[in-house]
Amino acid sequence: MNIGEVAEKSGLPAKTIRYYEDIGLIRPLRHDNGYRAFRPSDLHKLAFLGRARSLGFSIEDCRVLMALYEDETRESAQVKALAQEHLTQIDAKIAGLRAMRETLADLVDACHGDARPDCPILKDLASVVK
Amino acid sequence: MNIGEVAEKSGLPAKTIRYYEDIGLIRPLRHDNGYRAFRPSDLHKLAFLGRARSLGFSIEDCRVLMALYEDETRESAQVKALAQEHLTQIDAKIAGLRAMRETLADLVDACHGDARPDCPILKDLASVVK
DNA sequence: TCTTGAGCTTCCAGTGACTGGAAACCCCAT
DNA sequence: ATGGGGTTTCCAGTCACTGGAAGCTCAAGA
Repeated sequence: MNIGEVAEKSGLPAKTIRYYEDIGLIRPLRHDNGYRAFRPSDLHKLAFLGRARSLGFSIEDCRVLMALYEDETRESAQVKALAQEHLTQIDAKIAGLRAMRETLADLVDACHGDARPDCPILKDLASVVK
Repeated sequence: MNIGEVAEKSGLPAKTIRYYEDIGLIRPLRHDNGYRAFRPSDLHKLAFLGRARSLGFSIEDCRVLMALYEDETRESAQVKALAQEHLTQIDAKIAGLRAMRETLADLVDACHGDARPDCPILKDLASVVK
């Protein structure tokens, strides 16, 4: 398979696939003309990567997950620990965003949003120091 | 004021303050020795920026917000529109993270996390194609 | 006075995970 | 032979910093 076909099947942009090769996540073969020659296993890996990325795992996490996936002697506890850690970070991110959202929503509500210059949003931003 | 004092008072790292000067968000004066000479108004701007950044506004948004703040003829509707737009994006981000979180939490729950290699998390990641 | 150490300066490079674009090569159909 | 689409590499840019190196300045202590 050429990169275009793999891109379509995996749902990843060709650019991203080349990048994944650059950083060593996949190692497709090459045709005589220099084109990348993807095996079904490469496509499989890319799909795995795409799914893991869509769950928010970092590239380095993905590297570890792929290694675990390919390691028959893995312990599911290793995978679970990684996922649990990631889940914790997602929760932290959500909490941060929710706090932002609260404050911002209050400010937006408080702003009358008309032609006058008076604005509680700017007032808040300016109020932190003096 | 030198940069160290301003950093402490604004809560921003000195590196960040220099960066903000680089990109034209502030324009502190200079002492004869080359040190930056911050006026109270510079500190005020930095605090404004820090607060806006902490609410998740992009640097470009901050630029606009500062301009609006300094523009006596602004209309609060302009500020509100910007904040509203930002709020919408935060909501989208939260929704995305929550979806991730849901899926991931289910997978973590399903994984027994012991010494055996069998793992629903890896199974999910690998299941997208094929 | 000399030295030390902290604080300041600039500049360059790296982060994460791509993404855009340029120039050139390859293949297939007309 | 030509045209168009697919592919290649390489370089640069994104966003908002952050780290580090090399060198200058300043205030305090011996």
